[in-house]
Amino acid sequence: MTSPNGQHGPDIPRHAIALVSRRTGINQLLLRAWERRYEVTAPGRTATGRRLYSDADIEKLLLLRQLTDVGHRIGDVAHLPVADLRTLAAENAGTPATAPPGAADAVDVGRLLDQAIEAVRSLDHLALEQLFDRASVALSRPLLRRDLIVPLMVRIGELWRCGELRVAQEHMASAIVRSFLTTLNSRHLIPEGAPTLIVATPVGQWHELGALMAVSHALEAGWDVLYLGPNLPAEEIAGAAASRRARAVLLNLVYPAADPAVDSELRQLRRLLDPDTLLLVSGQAATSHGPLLAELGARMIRDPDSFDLALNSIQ
Amino acid sequence: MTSPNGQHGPDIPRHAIALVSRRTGINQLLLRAWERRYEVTAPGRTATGRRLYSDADIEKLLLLRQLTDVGHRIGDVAHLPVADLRTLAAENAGTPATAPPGAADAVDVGRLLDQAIEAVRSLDHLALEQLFDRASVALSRPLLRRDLIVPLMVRIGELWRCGELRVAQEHMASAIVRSFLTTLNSRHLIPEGAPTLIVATPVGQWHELGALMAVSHALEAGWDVLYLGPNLPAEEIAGAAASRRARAVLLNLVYPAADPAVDSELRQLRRLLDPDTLLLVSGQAATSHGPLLAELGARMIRDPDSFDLALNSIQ
DNA sequence: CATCGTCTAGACAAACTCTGGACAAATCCA
DNA sequence: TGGATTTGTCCAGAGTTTGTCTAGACGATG
Repeated sequence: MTSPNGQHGPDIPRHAIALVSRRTGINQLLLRAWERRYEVTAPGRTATGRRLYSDADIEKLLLLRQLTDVGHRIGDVAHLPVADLRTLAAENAGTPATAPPGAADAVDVGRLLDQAIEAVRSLDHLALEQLFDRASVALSRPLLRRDLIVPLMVRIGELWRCGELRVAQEHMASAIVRSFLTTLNSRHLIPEGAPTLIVATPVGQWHELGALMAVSHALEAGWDVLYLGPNLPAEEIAGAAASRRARAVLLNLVYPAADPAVDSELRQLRRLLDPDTLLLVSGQAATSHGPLLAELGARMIRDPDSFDLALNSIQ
Repeated sequence: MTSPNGQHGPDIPRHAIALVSRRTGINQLLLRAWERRYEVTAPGRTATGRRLYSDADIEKLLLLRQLTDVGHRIGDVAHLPVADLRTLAAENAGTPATAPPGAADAVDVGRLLDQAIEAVRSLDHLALEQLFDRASVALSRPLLRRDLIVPLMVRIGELWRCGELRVAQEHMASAIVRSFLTTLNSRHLIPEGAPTLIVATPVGQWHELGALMAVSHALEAGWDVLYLGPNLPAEEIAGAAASRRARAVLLNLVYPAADPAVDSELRQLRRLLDPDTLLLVSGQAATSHGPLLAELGARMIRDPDSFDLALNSIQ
């Protein structure tokens, strides 16, 4: 894959700062600040002085971001060699540190996706797990969800519907994705005094991947998230919200249902919740309840951005 | 893994106090107080005087926390060398099986359990997570399951039945236990050429904690485990077993059901499976299917030991 | 040409951490 | 029971760290 003359290799400076910022989730200002203060990167420059980052730079930045997310201070880890960053990050993730596969290859998300599908097809759970491990060092958390996990599950759903995948394969993929998300979520530093969000899935809805991704997102946004799992009656959710004085409740709806039961659960939930507690509804099926949500004053979450917006509006 | 120049290794001071506090569940104030009063740690310092703890420090603190949780007074154990702390913690862990040697020790794990119940009661997910983190330092994996997780879930079940706990609390506990087990399972290295075990739960059975504990156990016994999650039809399980050439299939049954559907699923599974593939059935409800299991030549798994026996018999 | 993205250097405020003393509840001991 | 001890928590004031912001300039883009 990598040509011998070094046309692509991980050390060739070629990425503009905007791209690096997007991919790592690190503010441009902060990228420059880290460079100025700790010399975490030494990007090349264009003839006119603009930064050009290499793939290796991106990997290092992602590692640093992961480490600061779990509580390491940037000043403590900034000067460590990349190998140390990897082991440190691996300790946290709980996965044994794997040999770096070369960031250059991992960046091709489309190809990752194909490989993932292939692993699912052959029920190769090890391959799928390793693939996620690799991806998590090449993509920021939000991108991991948006560009790998969501498309993967959508694709698996399609293949299943057209008979190309069996239920067992879909189940395996779900189990592994769930495990991966859970592991990512498990070591999150929750800031003092963070507001509480409750996440659940209503009665009859068992799919929890969407809810788990919402948990990730909210954790990254600095919330204290109480995850109650799938299939929970409205009164239980409301009770938990009251007891924990939650600022918001997020309900993830998966099934394309115009299931009337969901309507009544939503109504009941809104009625039982403290009026000051915001009700958020996400998931593929959220749109089909649009009018009801408007009536109840519940907020529909269509995508990560609208989620951020909603979270910020009450924080 | 560890470079000879000591770039990592357990004694390098590198963790900030916030991180240590979070990992050990010990308040920052208390960390400093213990250091001041008993010199339990002697963290390195940054150039500006901030504490930097080593991995060894963290382990010691976790042990101390574990011991104080169980009733030891900090002043009594603070000055002990780490080796002694370890044996002390291990003693505590082992006692419930054997006759209580001293009345003092009889409390131990029971007290952890009480704290866990309390955390569940108040929907305090952070406390519960930290409790598991701490427990996992002092207890071996098998003991963790036998003495903490299983009793905890049993107890929660009882409290729920008699109306002292709500569904939301049970859900939270399940979610956290699941997350914890998942994280433990993800750190496993699978030996070359390990035989494959498939673990699942039959149609209609959604509880997966038992299955996940079986996964842990089998991983520790050196198996390559393909976990398919809950609620899977017999033909799917059989298909997966064939495609992966599994040596054995484990089905976990939770519901006390004399559900006839389970019987037929079991029959069908046995019929579809390769005759050389061993069928194992575990879970509380396994016993109620005793005769059928005998008829099918399926092996009933009542406890960890019989599981080991079964695994060894085919490995 | 206007707009946008990026550059440098300095400035700030919020959050974090430090020390050392103090306090109240729980526990122990006579 | 009452006093002493232990132990977790708290405070105030000072210094540090870190993410964000500003201002003015220049190149890229259409």
